Amino acid sequence: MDDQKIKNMEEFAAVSGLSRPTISKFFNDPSSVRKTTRRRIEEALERFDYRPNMYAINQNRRLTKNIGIVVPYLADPFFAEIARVIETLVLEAGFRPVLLGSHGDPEQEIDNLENLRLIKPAGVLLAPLGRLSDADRIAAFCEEVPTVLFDSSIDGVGEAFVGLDSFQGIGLIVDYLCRTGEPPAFFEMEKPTNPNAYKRRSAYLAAMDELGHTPQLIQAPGEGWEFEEIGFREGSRIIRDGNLTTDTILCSNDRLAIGFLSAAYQAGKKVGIGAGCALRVAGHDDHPFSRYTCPTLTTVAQDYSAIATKSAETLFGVIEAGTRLDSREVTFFDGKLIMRGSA
Amino acid sequence: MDDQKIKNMEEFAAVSGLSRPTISKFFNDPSSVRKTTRRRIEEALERFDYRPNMYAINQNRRLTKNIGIVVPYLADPFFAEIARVIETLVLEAGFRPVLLGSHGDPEQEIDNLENLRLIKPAGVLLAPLGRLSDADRIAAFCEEVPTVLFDSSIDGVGEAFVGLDSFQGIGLIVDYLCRTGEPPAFFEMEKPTNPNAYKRRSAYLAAMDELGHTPQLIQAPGEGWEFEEIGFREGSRIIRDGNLTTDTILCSNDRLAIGFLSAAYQAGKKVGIGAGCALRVAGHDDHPFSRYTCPTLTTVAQDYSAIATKSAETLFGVIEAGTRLDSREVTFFDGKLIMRGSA
DNA sequence: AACAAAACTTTACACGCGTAAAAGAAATTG
DNA sequence: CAATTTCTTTTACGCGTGTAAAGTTTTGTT
Repeated sequence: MDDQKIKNMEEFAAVSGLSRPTISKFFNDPSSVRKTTRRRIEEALERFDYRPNMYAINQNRRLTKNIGIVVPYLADPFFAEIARVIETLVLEAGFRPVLLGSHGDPEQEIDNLENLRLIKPAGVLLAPLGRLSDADRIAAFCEEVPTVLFDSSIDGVGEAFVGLDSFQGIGLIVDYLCRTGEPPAFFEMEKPTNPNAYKRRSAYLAAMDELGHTPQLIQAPGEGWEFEEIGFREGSRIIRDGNLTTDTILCSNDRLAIGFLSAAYQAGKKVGIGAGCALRVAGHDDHPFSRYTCPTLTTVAQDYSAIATKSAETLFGVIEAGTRLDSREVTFFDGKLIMRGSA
Repeated sequence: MDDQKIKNMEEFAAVSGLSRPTISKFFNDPSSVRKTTRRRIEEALERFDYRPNMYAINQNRRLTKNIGIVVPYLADPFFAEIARVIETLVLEAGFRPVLLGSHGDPEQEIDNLENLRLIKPAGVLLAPLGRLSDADRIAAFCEEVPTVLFDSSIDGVGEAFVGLDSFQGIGLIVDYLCRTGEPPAFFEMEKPTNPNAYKRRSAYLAAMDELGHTPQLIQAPGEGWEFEEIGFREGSRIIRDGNLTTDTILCSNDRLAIGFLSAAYQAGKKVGIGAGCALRVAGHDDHPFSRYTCPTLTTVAQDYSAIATKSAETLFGVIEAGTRLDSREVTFFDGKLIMRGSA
């Protein structure tokens, strides 16, 4: 590697013995130049350390190769994991992923979108905060930038939505719990941030109804994203008060369940299916940690990879077509029952 | 808000009745224009939706207002959390945070730095992968871009390093464990990815030596970032084989401990300090989940906020000074003993 | 009111690359 | 080998902003 510093494409064209427009063509699509030319450029690239100035490139393009990925909360391993998978797919497709977390804050979510607008992304993959989201402004953003929503939907917003079929997933686990023991009560947040939570509640009610059982809702007060804390606090209270009519708790998501399990443990209530167990607890999502809880958590698995792949490919399709979709495309994936120790 | 689309600064200057250079000055520093002028611009900003083109802005600047934040693994809540804190600080200081995770992959880490170089960041906050990192290339990057390392150090690389004092922290917990029960064995990975792990091992050996106890190392085979899995697998093996000479296990980090706790639970060994407990387990880091494990995990807390603040402010200092530090600045923070149920 | 200082306007050039048009060179074809 | 096609070069302009220099207006001070 020569030490000579290459300042710009002009200089790089000079040292590789070609003209600047040819170099430009090469960087936009290496296969668009003659094979021999391509080799000459690649050889020069090995000798000299040059990469086109990203700002100059994108100044002229109407849109860039950037793809925004926005999730509600990066410190939640569930979103961190799905973001990781999406990021990989975006890279493989030759785009530049730009990952942003909203920290559970609707203003931050809008800021993220505003900041994305500044870098003129080719498209955006957005998991909205949910109930708290500023739906109008998100909708306005989606008018400007092709956007695919995932995990949590906003009616009519975005080119497409990819998520989980709550009715199927909750149905599955309610059915399982009823077959193997007492019908479950449903443990959730009083004011869930996530619209999926509402769907899950409805799904629970419907499933119980269908099986001829009386539903029981346990609604924990509390705001924010400290789900484990809320699950723990309310779980402790429930166990202490002891006015449950069932020994089986289905939690709206795994993080609540993790908090609940902790509460049960501290209260000395054994959770599980064997003899001597006082409670059964199940969750929903197959959170990365749910296989290490005590006991391990029975839950409904979201297929991270399927959701990520479908979202990303839908977006790539829209970007390549260069036109918006005729109608909003909605995809629901089935959840999978993961039987572990807790129920 | 008028609907008229503002294309560029020229047009915005026109509608606000000022010249373009004045507008440019305003966007670079609102306080650099007369108060009345500033108000005029701000009023215009409320009427028209204009924001300068980021690519055009940065094309001329030798460096931008971007600050890169690179962590080894975003799906690890520990790093997600510290990244979140740093991100907030960077924003408050008027910079644009660019968050990148290396997915535990040294190539990805280098890619991240390469990509950062393209956006000419004012500085970078980097938590290296550790043992696997391509130290030479990271060093080369740090020559070009002011970089502050945190969490895990690379000798002589970067303007500064901010981390935890392993000897103090491990000393603290070893001391506590020895005072309150049997001296601990040290549970770690055979080939840790993180150099902190080596320091922690040395610190353990030193602390045990000082207290006149015989150290015992338990080294789990396994690679990668699935620490819980490794902790679980090796923990199960240890418990099954039963050739421990102590009932107390100090884990090199909380994630290993989480796996170990799960193994103990499944083996029917009660962990804790009370009567009827077969094992004591302690960790290190105060991982966000360690307060919800069963039992809750006794550990050494890293002061996330202190590490984040010190790293960020050191970097801001270097950026503002415009010159590199005379000598590499190294800061270690003390860990804090967090006594919970497990030991 | 006079004056200096501060702020603004005008003008002009720079940044690094995309891209179009026309002309020239090289590769491919029959 | 000539004709044709494909690729490359030359030339030139545009993108939206930073920024410097020189001239003009406004502001604040005495």
